[in-house]
Amino acid sequence: MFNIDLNNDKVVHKKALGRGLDVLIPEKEKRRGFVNIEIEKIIPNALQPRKNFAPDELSNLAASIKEKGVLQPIIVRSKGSKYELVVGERRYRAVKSLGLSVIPAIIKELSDRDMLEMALIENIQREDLDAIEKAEGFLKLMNDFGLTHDELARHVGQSRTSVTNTLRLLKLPHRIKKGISYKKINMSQARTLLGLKSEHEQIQMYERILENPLNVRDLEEMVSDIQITLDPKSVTRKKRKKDPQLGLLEDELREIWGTKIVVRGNNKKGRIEIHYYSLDDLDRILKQLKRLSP
Amino acid sequence: MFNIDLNNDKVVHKKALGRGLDVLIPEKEKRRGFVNIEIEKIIPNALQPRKNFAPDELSNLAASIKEKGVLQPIIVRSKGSKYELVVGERRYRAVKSLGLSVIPAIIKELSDRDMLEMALIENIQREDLDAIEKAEGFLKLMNDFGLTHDELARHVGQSRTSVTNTLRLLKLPHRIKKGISYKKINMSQARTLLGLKSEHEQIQMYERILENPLNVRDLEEMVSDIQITLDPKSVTRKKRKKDPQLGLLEDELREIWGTKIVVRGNNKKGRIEIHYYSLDDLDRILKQLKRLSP
DNA sequence: AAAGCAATGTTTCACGTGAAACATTGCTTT
DNA sequence: AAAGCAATGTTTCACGTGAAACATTGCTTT
Repeated sequence: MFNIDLNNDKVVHKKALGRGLDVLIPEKEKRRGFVNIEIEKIIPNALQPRKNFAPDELSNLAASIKEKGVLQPIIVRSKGSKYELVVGERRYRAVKSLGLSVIPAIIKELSDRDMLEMALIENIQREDLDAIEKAEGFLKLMNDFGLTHDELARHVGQSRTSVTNTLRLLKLPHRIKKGISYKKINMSQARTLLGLKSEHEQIQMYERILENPLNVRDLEEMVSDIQITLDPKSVTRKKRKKDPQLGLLEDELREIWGTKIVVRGNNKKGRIEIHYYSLDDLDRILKQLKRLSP
Repeated sequence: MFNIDLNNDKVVHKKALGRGLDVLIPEKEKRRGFVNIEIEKIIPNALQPRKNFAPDELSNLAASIKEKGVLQPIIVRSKGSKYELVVGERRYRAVKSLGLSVIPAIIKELSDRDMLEMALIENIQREDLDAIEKAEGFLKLMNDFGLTHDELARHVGQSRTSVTNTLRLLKLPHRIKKGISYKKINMSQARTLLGLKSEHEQIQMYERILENPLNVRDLEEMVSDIQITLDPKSVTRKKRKKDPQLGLLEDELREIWGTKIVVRGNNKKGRIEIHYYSLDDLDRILKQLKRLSP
């Protein structure tokens, strides 16, 4: 694993998607620990495919460098008496075009393997992959480099759970995976379908969604209801974090009012939700609420 | 205005961001109304900056074309006895590299002005612009080409309101606009700050957010509360769509319960929300709900 | 054999985005 | 002068995403 510590910060990550790996260098590194290297000693990266940039982008960058200098060192690895460019092709090219003779650089010792891994990650982060393609990329990365979900997550700048959840999509029946690629359903809907135990049920519900669309929240509720019906004792799944007393109180209230009641929020503020499932329901509940004198 | 009808479909739009304008051609156009043009008659686009693509992307495309043919015609405009390439540089290059002699194309009569506009729009859709840069792009587009918000919206594949709201951000004090660019606040928070009438108040609230962050929903509520305090009659803003009867009922219930009560949902399902603002509040309300025998 | 724990699996929900709902402005037509 | 309407302005909220919360599995250590 290469030891360019991938920054988890969300903002930086977002940029990373658009701009390549050069933003993945921690703030501190940018300030110190770099040396000035002669431009001629730098050779292009043999493993990574040569990238092409829009000309105006390069000239903007060159203008900025002329004015303020190179704000962020590039990354190189040593190769004999020379250095191989690892990250920062844009800056390198811009500096070269300005005819400068040196460029600030950080020297990292990276193996070919590390470089390959970086290239793959960069590829996955190309914006236009759908969730399935992304999952396949993740899988390859795990297999080729023996990464755990957690390591992978850090490398691609996402949470561990998101990575795991993305990978889970691959367990869906082919039909549904194609549905994701063709934008018939979104990945959250698809993930929710995994909650149904048989492929048959999954596909059945999938068809149903195609017929009349269901937003993610409603689908989640629907799937959860099906599971509870099939296996009533599964309700035991602990009520989220929440004060257990509150859970009991909710149950009690449900009995009294004959409808789902949830308390949402924290100690400082929040809301009590009384759910209704028909106009009559709503009427009944509202009337009852009015009857109350405080 | 160029008459390539920009497709409003969300899916297509998303792709558009990553892949350029070629996906903006309506489905129908892809099926008919095109001719086969000799490759040699096509000249590159003089106005648009020459784009560069990753080599492997091009060879993938070439492989696909070899197998299935060119699935989507490119777009050209006539220029003397030749044709100038407008949209589809990737396909054009891939076909050329395969040594084919013709390519399916749609011939559009586009003015230099139209082409310029397209280039600008394409530029704005580069993913990594922040909301302020995007707004500035929109403004330029409006000024240079005399577009209304509505026309602009259709050209860039967003809703009219979103375009208007993006442009509104430019009315914020400089301080806050920089805050957007530096990711100190997000654009929804910033937009909400516009609800405060003076720049002074806006900046004050902005500082406050920097100190202790506030999510968009809470900020909206806070700003709305401030406005109502300053100008109590402003509450008159009509209650959203909702059955006016229901509005009255909500007010009545608020009186009785001494806290905000909203009904959310439609005739078929939804929920009644009873809001609380302290633990005591919550206790009081829950006790009261329990006292109720149905 | 049970405690500990790292890895992975699964469900629920806070969040910002983008658009719908609602509102105002200021011409143009009658 | 008022009705009509296109353009623009403003607030509210449904939605999917991504991650937190919760759960299980299956080794390793004692």
